[in-house]
Amino acid sequence: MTLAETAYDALRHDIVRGVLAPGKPLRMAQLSERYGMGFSPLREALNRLQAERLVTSIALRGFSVAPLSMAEMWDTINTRVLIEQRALRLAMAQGGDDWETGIVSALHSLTLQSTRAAEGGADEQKLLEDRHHGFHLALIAGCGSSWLLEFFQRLYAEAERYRYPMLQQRNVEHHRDIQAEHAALAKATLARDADMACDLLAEHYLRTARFIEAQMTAAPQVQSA
Amino acid sequence: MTLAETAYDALRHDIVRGVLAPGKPLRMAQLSERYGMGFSPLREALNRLQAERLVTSIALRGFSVAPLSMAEMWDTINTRVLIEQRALRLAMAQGGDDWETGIVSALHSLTLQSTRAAEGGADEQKLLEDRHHGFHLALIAGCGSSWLLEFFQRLYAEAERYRYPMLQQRNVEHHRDIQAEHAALAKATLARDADMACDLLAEHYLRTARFIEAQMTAAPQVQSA
DNA sequence: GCAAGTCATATTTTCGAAAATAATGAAATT
DNA sequence: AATTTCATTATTTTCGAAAATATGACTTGC
Repeated sequence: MTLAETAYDALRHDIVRGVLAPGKPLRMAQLSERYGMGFSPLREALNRLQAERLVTSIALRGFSVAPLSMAEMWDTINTRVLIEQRALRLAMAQGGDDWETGIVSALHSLTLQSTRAAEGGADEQKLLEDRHHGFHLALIAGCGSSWLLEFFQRLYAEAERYRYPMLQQRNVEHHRDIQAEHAALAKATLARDADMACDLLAEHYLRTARFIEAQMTAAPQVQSA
Repeated sequence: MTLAETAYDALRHDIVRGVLAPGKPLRMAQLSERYGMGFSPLREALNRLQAERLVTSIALRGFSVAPLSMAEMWDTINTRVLIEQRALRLAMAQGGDDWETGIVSALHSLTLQSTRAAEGGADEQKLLEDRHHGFHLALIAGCGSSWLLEFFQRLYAEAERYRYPMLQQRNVEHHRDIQAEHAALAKATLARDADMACDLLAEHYLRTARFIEAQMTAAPQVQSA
């Protein structure tokens, strides 16, 4: 892997997980020390991230982490539902054995990791996040549209930026059985009940969004600068 | 404007308009001479374009123009219809005076340029393309979703790659009154007839796609390199 | 006291060369 | 004859310094 790719992965991770706060200016000298490389690979990574809207830039004034806002969160969620509902319908219409198997196996490893992460540390939590991503990807992997899959990845990353502060608050009462939601979603999808699956998917995301909004309104960690 | 931005605009234009053929390898030394700058700004531009899928790259083997294929064209068109129908409905639900005025004025300048371009040269043709882009953007500008607008821009650029060979063939009989389609679309939109406008929009794009497919099947200019 | 200009410093942007890797082709081996 | 090995060349990738620009403190004039 080239240094530019390493920088891209590291920066993307640190932005999505909130290690680098929204709005924070990204100075070349700092980044160079932090990631142990020269300016060139860093600038390439930053340009890619800018195209993905995880980073903003102003000519001759450098880069900064893209800001967050409640309005943007709702736009992200709404667009996500649009994209994934379509992808889910396509996958249900076209998906074959490999697609079905992928869903079953992704749900299974998500469920396993879900119990493990309840007790475990940050590593187990991070693995749970990967499994969660894998499950939602598996649902639509059979859709056959590279555009829908790309947009899914973009919107998933953006949504994770909002969701991450929530994931760290263990003690908060969720009043949700998220694993049950995943299981029901997988069941409806495998039964090819398109309307049901789409409803469950939308509700799954909207619940999360409403919860985040409530938490943010109470103790705003998301700021536009 | 920085050199990197200049390189981005120039490369993007040359790829979208087919000046740089699909699949063509983009060698740094060539690009450096062609655009009159060093490697650094070029690499930044190429990384941005790679994130937009107009360029592909393999580590240590450089960049090349992203290939085209009929399957990708249909995916682009279908996704475009999904995105723009949603955006159009949102715009019709929320759009205010500025949005309406924007449509009227965009349609007007498109109509003017349409007659002018029929006789004029490449410059007039290029201006017509800009007006066409401006009209379709104006229709959905009031949607209030930055994600939908970004995806619109991405898909518009990709679709133009397929449409451009068609635009250069003057003598081909289209059997279409494209200006009438635009006028009807604007009329339905301004009347806030959402179902009608969405149908007209989809039909507008599908006609073009079918036409391109017919031409390509007859004399394939689109190849996966 | 305050605005406008000026200089020193900090930062981004770009270049040109060096380092690292891939591609090519000739010689050696099976 | 086909395959492998090795050196040569071509190309990408990265670095470190130079150029260009922004930032902030300081002075000057009002």
